[in-house]
Amino acid sequence: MRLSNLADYAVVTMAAAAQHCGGGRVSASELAAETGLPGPTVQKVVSKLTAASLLRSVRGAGGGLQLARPAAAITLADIVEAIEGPIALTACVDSNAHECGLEQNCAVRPHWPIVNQALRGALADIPLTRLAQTTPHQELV
Amino acid sequence: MRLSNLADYAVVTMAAAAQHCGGGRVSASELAAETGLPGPTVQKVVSKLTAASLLRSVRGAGGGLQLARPAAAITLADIVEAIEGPIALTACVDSNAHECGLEQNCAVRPHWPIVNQALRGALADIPLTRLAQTTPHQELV
DNA sequence: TGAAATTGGAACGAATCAGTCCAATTTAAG
DNA sequence: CTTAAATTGGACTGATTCGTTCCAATTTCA
Repeated sequence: MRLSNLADYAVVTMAAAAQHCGGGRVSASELAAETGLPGPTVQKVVSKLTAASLLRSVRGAGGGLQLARPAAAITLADIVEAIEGPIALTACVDSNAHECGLEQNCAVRPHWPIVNQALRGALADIPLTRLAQTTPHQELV
Repeated sequence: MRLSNLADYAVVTMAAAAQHCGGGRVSASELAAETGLPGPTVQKVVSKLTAASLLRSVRGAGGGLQLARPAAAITLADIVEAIEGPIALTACVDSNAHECGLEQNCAVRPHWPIVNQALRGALADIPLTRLAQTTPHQELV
């Protein structure tokens, strides 16, 4: 019921990368310095984000990372699924993972897709643009 | 992002216990036989459910378990929180768990309570009565 | 052509979770 | 009143997954 730390870090990293959208490429170590996360951890996060086609990487000297899509077209659900795979609260919801053994007798099973969709909808409603902008709450502190 | 197996088993166990609401007490081994779950696992689940005041236990010969409240007053959120503790997707949402270290710089943090409430609301909308009734989907199969 | 900078993947350690077992308590019967 | 059986409650062990770190392959600029 808790998000993995990697997924949490991925959201923070993507929010930091979105602020460099117009400025071209950003290195992973620079993102680590801005977010305050450990360097190697950011490396692992950007690897998965690149594999999920959320970031575009350019190797070599002067290379770096940049968003593969506009920030408005990336949602929280995309980032979470990039790290943790498909959103599925239980095993029986996860498409073809029949490892429960008592699915036909399970009275609860028909209700899980409803809860699952409610969760995914809540995540898909928040685009990256809302996370990238610095909230007014911080300037007051 | 996935529910723990114990929480999943707890929901199934509570649904089975709700069907014995009028019939008095039910033993844990009997619930295991009805649900098809391993006996020791059900024992561990009912222990936590009893500690959370969702089940009432009567020890001794002829004893057993029964719902502490009416089935309509128990929701999915109650059962999940009984096993996994408070529902919190990230550490910074969990009341007083300041282990992140970059909370004041985190632009994402103000948005997590919104997602968290959406998830909890989806779980709290499903009472145990809807899970206990045998769904028509099963008779058709 | 050489060297520096960066990403990508692989390996190690730790923590939480799932599962199992045994002991303490209590009621019913003899 | 004593004995015995049945049940819950808590503690232990093993395993899977997650988090972290390090090293090698690739590419561009000077």
